[in-house]
Amino acid sequence: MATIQDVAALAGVSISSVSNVLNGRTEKLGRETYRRIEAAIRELGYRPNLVARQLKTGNAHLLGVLVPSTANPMFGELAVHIEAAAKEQQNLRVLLANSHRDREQESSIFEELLALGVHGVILASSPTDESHLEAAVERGMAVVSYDRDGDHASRVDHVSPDYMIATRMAVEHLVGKGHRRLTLLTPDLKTASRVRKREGFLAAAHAAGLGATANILEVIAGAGHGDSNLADAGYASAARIAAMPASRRPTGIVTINDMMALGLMAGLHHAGLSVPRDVSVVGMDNLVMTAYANPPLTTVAIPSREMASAMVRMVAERLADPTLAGRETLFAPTLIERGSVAPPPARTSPSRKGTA
Amino acid sequence: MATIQDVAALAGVSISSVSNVLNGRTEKLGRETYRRIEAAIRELGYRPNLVARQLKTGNAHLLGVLVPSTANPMFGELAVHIEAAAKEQQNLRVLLANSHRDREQESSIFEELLALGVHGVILASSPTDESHLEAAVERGMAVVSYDRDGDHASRVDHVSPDYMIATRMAVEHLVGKGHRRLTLLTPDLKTASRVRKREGFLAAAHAAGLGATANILEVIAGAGHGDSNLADAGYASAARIAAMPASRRPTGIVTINDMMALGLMAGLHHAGLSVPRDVSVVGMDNLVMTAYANPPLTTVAIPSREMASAMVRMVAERLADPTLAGRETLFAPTLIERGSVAPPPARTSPSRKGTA
DNA sequence: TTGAAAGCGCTAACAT
DNA sequence: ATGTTAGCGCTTTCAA
Repeated sequence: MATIQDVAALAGVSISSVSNVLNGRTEKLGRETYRRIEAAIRELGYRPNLVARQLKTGNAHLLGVLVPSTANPMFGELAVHIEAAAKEQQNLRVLLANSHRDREQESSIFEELLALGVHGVILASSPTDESHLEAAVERGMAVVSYDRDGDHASRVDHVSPDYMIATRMAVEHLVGKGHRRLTLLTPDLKTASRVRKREGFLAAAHAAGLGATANILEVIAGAGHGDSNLADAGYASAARIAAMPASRRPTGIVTINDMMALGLMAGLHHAGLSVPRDVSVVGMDNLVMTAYANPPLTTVAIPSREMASAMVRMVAERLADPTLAGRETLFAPTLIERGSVAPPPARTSPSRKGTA
Repeated sequence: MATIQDVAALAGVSISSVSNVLNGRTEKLGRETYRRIEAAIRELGYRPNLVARQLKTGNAHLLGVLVPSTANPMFGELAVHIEAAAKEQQNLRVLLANSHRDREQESSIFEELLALGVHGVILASSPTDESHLEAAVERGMAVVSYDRDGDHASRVDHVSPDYMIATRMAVEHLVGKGHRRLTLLTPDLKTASRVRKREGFLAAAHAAGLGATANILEVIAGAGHGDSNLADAGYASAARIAAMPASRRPTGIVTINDMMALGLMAGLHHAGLSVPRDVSVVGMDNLVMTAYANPPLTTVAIPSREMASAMVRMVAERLADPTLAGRETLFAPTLIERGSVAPPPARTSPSRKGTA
């Protein structure tokens, strides 16, 4: 690889003149000098060594991106959007790491990013506790956190879909179709976003006048590979639901995300229950393949491209001014009506038999 | 951030002694000196600046990973496995870029990796032509290419599922169930892997004595965002298939990947055709969610974890010895039988009506 | 308008 | 066993 020295030698000038053209300080250069340097650069196919530049200036050319796992298509998509925004807005490349929702790993990745001089990071959903972030911020990191809200007054920005609204939309949609017995299906492992989804679900159910007929079904899932366990967990929970007496079984189920909804639908089908005839299902995330599920999944879409773009911008702003107070930005979700929701089955319980 | 100087000062030694402990040259150190340095490092929370180290040694701490798009869960999963292997085997982090199957982008990413001093790259499926790789190799990159085979004698390694076998497995499975009219559904945009899948399909069909009853249906798809267009293309192709007279319609369809299969199944369903009663479908990749499709998709699984591990190892080997000749490694796929394949429908065409 | 030189944090050859 | 020093490729201040 050619160095700035080689260019200077070939052009017959000093390296500082070359540096000047590299950094666009053209006003300080003679026309002829400029031309010669340009020519030399082209001839050698020279590209400045970004590592040397970073050592000197302290500015990394990388944006750190931490997601639970790109094997979860939701984060795979988010990663694509972040990469595009980072490139377009800041000409930054992405250093991607999968945390598998593990605090230890998260912390050690932060350490490493610091050692690499990467100061800007987008962090998607770690467990609820955020204290390890504070430490990173203290050490100079600009972090914006996805999928959580900042209860603590901190110097990290929070960007998230408005999950209170998201679950409310799901509940209202179901209630609008006539459902009264609702449940929210969620993994046992709590994350900030899942907590918010619970709150939204409960609040909306309450507002709709549903009390004991709206509940939460927590299913063990742990933090497995790429959240694929979430589909498993959804599938497994179907047996429990099918085992309930029909008169007490929920007729409408909201899941915390599409992977779970897909698993749930398969499990329900396996258990002999039809979606949406016997049970209606609403997912969340609007994964590409949910449009092709059978039945097509009604779900709540998240504006992930817009959020990615906003997060990249916020990282840049915070990098420019680390004293910025933590900001909170919620993005509005959208209900996507497809085929997994129908009115609840007509009551055919024995108690009503004679009244007809 | 503390520097090696700070550590040396605090420990009251020279920086080279500190450097020696950092690099494990403990034999050159006095016990007491070593202890003091260790203590200083801990006290300061010192971590060596990897950028400075790289500038000095030339060894990057990053592995470049280029995929079409992590929005395609296949590559999202592959990326996870690569990251894990890179960390475990070489203690390398991953610089991830999405090429969107665009040569221009691929080339410019290579340029940038070079400028960042990243010499090891895993490249997943670019278009068939590979000439831009040669240029990168010439400039010192160690690249291993996924999903293609190296027709050219080059200095890049090739790792791929054996697609000839993969499509053959699919064909034989279908033939074994009694199918005679088969088609392979593939996008118009050709990639090395898709070419291989065609060959395998055709060869297996021929070997099974199928001639004109096995054909290839090419559907326009382009190179859209995250291959989500592949599901669309699969969906769209269903209409064409449904429009065929039943006596000429394929009873068994192999798709080049699961996204297409999922789209196809949805489209078939929409067109009033049942899978697997009217049409059987075999996908490829074994995406997590295919197990939860309705019906569950029979597909050909690819050992992506093993391949990821092999690729990381090969990059390291090639980095160590750039003169290595290009190697070719094919991995055996596995057929996963699920619910999307059944015997073909019994013939009920008018011509046979009277023969019963 | 151009060039010389210091220095970013580290490694390693060399000297002591 | 420990320290001194050159230098990786670049940016930038300062002098000419």
